[in-house]
Amino acid sequence: MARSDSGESVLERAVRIFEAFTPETTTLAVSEIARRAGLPLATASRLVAEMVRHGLLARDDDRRVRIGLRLWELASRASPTLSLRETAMPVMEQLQASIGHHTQLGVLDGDEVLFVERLSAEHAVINYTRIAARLPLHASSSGLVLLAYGSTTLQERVLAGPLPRYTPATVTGAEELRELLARVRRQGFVLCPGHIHADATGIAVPIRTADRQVAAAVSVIVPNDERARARLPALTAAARSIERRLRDDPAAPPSE
Amino acid sequence: MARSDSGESVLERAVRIFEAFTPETTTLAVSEIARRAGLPLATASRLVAEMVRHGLLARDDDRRVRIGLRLWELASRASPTLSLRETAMPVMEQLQASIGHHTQLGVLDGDEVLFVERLSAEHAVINYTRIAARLPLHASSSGLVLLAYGSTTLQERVLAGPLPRYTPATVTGAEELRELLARVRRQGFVLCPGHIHADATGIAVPIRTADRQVAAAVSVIVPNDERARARLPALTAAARSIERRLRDDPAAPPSE
DNA sequence: CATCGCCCTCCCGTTGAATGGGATGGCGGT
DNA sequence: ACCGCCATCCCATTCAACGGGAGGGCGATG
Repeated sequence: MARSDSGESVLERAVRIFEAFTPETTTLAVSEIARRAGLPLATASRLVAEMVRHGLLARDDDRRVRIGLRLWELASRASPTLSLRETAMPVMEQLQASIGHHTQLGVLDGDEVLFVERLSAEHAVINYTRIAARLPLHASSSGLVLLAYGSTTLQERVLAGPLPRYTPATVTGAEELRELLARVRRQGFVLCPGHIHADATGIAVPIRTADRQVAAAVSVIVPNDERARARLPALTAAARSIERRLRDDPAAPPSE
Repeated sequence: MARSDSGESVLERAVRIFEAFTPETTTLAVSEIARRAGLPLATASRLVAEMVRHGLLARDDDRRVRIGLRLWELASRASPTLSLRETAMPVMEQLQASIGHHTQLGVLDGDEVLFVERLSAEHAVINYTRIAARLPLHASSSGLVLLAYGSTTLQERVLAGPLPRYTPATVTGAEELRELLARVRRQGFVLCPGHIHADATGIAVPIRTADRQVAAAVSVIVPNDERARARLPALTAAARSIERRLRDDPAAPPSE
């Protein structure tokens, strides 16, 4: 009567349980969790109980389950990337206020950009979700910056892999992408007119740590018709300002 | 040759691995992790490898390990408390700017206050760490507010348990605490002169969701000599402003 | 007030995923 | 070439985890 299907670690299942939660459904019943994570009810119940014991999940007054703050606490306390986020925040807000469009702070995670901060304009071209969104490296301005300054193994992996098309303007050719990356390194910034959303242009610049490693990218999204390049000085100034704060702060230097 | 000491789930060990990381040591070698988490090297190595596969940990170019952004992503994407944090942030910053002292946003987690936002004054009475710090409920202003409006089972648990003393002013008597909580409910705020740091006074007010549940507490820390009560109007105004934003936002209503 | 439907937890015999001591293979310093 | 340290791999052993089903609670419906 034991494990019928095999090869599933507790950890794997725990992660699947976390993934069952979404911004729309922040609390779930155990049976819901079991359904979404594809687990037998008994297993889900036991695993949830244990996760609650460790603070990874929390229970409501009724028996519904939500994600525990412990998870966030563990992540925030000890991630250099997130202390970078804290350091950059005030500058990001200033930038957003002066530019009046979507302003984002993206870092490399896996083979994608993860946006750790995302300030939205009230009436903007595109409606973005708040934070913790991901985009592919080859089709977003931040992604291209992070890729251009990333390790060669990363570049080769991305160039070799499939390069999905989102709009007619998306760069999907390996050779074309290679040249674009070279240009990014030469210029120190990137302009992406309509690469991922047909009617929006992304502009991104790198943020470097004291040892010249690129740790993150700042980007803004403007409508295609605006003179995108005119935004560049403000963007570069913001990047410099964040870099200055990074050097002053006793924050660790994150590379990846 | 198997399990010599028993009764340790993978989850438990995974959490201990996370806890091995601190703000000071954001990256660790596997052997370090093994030492800190009290695990055999082989076990640590295998577990770390699996956690990396799931994005819970990340590896540097050298082989050192850091906490994966996936953890933060999972937590941020689906926690109502953290979207409350996002909503409250601008107001918190305004409050900090106008008051010029430590300004904090605390929520109930377990039987403690967890500060999800903490804006520090440059030259302040006490030097706080950035975020994700915890304080006991009975000895902090935010804690007292959260406790006063918390469930009776929570209150009984805290009143029954030990009430550690931090300063001569700390409330350590169960009866005394019970009366203080009643006063907090009557007044709608709390003043804590020197309860946890001898030379600082905390002031806290509750933040309520649309259904009148207390979801969080806003607090400021001022030196004892200042007229602490004079800060109250600004604090209340900030709380009201956050409540207004909560009602407007399509954010879930967190209670615990 | 029974009955039904749904949800959750506990029970318990079974078993394979996890374990950990030690061998193996790197890497850097001397 | 040798040593010290680190990390991964190997593999026989075994206990933590498994999951079907029983049992109990809760609310809605007839």
